[in-house]
Amino acid sequence: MQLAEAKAKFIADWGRLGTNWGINRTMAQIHALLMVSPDPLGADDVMEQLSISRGNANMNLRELIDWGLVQKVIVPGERREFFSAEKDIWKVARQIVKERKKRELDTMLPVLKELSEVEGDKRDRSVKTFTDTINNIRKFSEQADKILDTMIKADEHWFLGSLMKLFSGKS
Amino acid sequence: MQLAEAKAKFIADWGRLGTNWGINRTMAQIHALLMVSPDPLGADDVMEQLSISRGNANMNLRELIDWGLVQKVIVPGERREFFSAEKDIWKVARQIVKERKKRELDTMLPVLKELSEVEGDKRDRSVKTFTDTINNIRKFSEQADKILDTMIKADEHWFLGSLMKLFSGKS
DNA sequence: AGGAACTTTCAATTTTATTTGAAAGTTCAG
DNA sequence: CTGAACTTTCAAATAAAATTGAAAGTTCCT
Repeated sequence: MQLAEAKAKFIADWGRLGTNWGINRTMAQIHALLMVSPDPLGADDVMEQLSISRGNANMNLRELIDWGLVQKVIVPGERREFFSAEKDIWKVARQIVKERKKRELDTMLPVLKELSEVEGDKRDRSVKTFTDTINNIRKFSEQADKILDTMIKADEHWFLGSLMKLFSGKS
Repeated sequence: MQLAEAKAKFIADWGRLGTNWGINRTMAQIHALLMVSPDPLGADDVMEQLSISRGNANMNLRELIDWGLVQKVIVPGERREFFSAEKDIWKVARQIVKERKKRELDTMLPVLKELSEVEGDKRDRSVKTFTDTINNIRKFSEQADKILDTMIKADEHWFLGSLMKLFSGKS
């Protein structure tokens, strides 16, 4: 396969993957494009290569910056802004985990606590089923919270290495 | 908070969460409703409680069954079908991981392999950046593949317990 | 200040995803 | 076999999300 074709396929697949994970297709595609670009690209490059409008490119680039996945790069002597993406997928994964945890898990935990304090007789089956389920989710979430915090701080070699070792040993 | 209100809030929040993860809102809401129901519900119950049409209820229930998150329950003496959801969130998480891995990671790996074999001179910066990025993603995905397989087979106590121990010790 | 180069915004439009509901299909008791 | 009870399908309608493009905003050079 030629490079151009391979790039196009990667961008399309990464975009499709994104939509399965609640990320808009264009945002994922811009991310893919920047990940495989040897040099930072300008908004015009992104617009042209993905056939999207200026407004769209601008909004999604801003969103990617907001997620910490893309950075503005200043090229001396150039008026316009350039953009480049982190290429180390471990750092990308960690950054995504960090942001999603902040946006989702951290906001969910207080809600679960509130829901677990529902009024009513615990001998009532409806109440019991509800609180049991919520508490189960809550406990699970609290454990996930700690594990993800560790992962966010961890170094790739240590983290994945430890996991692999752990899982091959079944200790 | 009263039970009815708490249930409504949980269903709404679980639905919102779902949309952030590429799962349609109604499907997540039906799942939430069944998780907090002490007894299996019929399609009519689901329709009424969530104010959705029969077709919608039917389709999303089927999808949930397809994901292995909901099961049909036969109630003796009743003509219609009832549905109940797994309430143990660890089992739910494992099932979701299993399905998403099958649908996404397992189909992505061969594509990454193909992309990593792109033609061209490796001294060409464009080619090098592309293959380096793809290989990095590929290596990461292969490790994730193994770790997720372990998780899918694992018992909650062993799995989360090991992780917690590992992360507190930093060994 | 004036204006070229570039970026941002957002109302209108387009695209995509979801939902409806009526018709067709199935099952089963009588 | 018949028809009531229930389930499934799917084309059309609706709702939600993404995209456009032109106008407004900003920056910076002269």
